[in-house]
Amino acid sequence: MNNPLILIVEDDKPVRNLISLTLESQQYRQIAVETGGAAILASLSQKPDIMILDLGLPDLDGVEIIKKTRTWSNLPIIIVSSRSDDADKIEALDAGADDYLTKPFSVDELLARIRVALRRVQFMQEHGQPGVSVFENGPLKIDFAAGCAFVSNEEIHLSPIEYKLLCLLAHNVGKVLTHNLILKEVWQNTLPNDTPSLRVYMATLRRKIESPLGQKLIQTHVGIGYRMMRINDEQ
Amino acid sequence: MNNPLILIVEDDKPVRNLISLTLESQQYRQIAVETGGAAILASLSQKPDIMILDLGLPDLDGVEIIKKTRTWSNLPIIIVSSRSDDADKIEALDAGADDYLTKPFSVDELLARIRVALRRVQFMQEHGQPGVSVFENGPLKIDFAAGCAFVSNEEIHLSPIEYKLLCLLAHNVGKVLTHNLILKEVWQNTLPNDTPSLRVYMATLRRKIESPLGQKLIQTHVGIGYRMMRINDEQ
DNA sequence: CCGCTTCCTTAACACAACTTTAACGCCGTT
DNA sequence: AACGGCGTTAAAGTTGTGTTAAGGAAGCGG
Repeated sequence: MNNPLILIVEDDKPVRNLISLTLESQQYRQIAVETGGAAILASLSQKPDIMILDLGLPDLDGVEIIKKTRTWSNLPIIIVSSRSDDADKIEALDAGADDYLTKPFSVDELLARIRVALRRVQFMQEHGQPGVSVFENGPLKIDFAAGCAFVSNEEIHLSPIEYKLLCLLAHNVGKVLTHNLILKEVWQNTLPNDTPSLRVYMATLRRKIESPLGQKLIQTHVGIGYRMMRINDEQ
Repeated sequence: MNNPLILIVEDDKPVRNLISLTLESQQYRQIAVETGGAAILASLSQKPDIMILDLGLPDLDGVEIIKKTRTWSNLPIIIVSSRSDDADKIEALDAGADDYLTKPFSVDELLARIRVALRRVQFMQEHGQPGVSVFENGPLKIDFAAGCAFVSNEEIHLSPIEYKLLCLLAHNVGKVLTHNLILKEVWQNTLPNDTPSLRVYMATLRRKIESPLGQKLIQTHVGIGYRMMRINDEQ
């Protein structure tokens, strides 16, 4: 999971800023809202990985937000509240919250508890539904997570550059990519006009992914660049 | 899940009794042990649903128990400790604990947090993903709980680093792991670009787990990293 | 306290893989 | 017919990897 997205629900500005800055220091992406209504909207539309929720909001009761959210998702919810009564904690936790911190809290502890929640999210993602990040186009298959490619379910061996090139084409199926764009993306350096290399890599790539079939996958646009065509394999 | 089993690890008798009575009142089944060693044994043999762990044990450091347990299972661990320092909390949570309560704690809060953990266990059980503690891939077998590995049912001796490396690869069968990732996971330290060591370990690992067979298990991706391939041994 | 073993690191070197460069034939266009 | 862009092949050059062996650190038992 790259750069988790965290939803902060807190109406008290100083606290919100504190949390916000804390998250920022860890490079987490974030959304901050002040009301329960906005929290529900944001959690629906932005699909955050974690919600940090203050119980004392102006419009909605915090526990209601938890319950409502739980009707459609298992989004980890960390409560941050000024109420330290057992009864409040228990109510929130039983409503579906995952953790409960009492103000004033240590930002380092908050971060640690966020990491606990993230660990769980990540575990679920990895072991939940496998293969979200696979690309398929006709007989070609790329498993980005695993970092390898298949043709007709046979694994094919690709060098680093070949693999990067293939990924770039796959990520832009149907689009023509100019020579310059490809060179910039695959060979990080921008300066040397290394078109010759590109040509030989195209040749080897084509040999590896097209030869087992008669089918042509990569189209060349003279003077412009290349393009991977989308193949509809039903029928 | 009927009647969850909870493992209590606590050497202070009054506290242990308090927890024990609390759990009893909820009809939870329980095991109580006083030492870290006993905790590990019990968690292996009895397969509890939750562990409640005191950090200040006589024989083993609590954090070590967490780390050890985490090498083979995702058993929810709730820490109960008299230490209230941020540093202690963070260390335990980052080591793999799921929650942290500071003594003196409210029994009602403990129960609520147990319910949170149980909710998660139940969810996991319902949605597949059992916490398997033995890995098999072709002729290779790893018993994470016992901490040893077998090839064709012959036990093989591995050094600590070799074992960690093997586990890391096994936990990500089919995926390419970059050099950096491996170095970060196996050699905790991040700084020295210790690729040479990694190479010699790969060599010895391969010699130990591949040589008894003609089969190649670990694939190298030049410039990227390594990958353990899944072997389908039916047929 | 010493010697042993085991483990980890480092260095060296041969070898394999990867990348680039060069050369040449093909095809379309002018 | 000549030119330029492209595909293809082969070879040279560069980088990364496998492997071995030696040196040093840490743990163990006597």
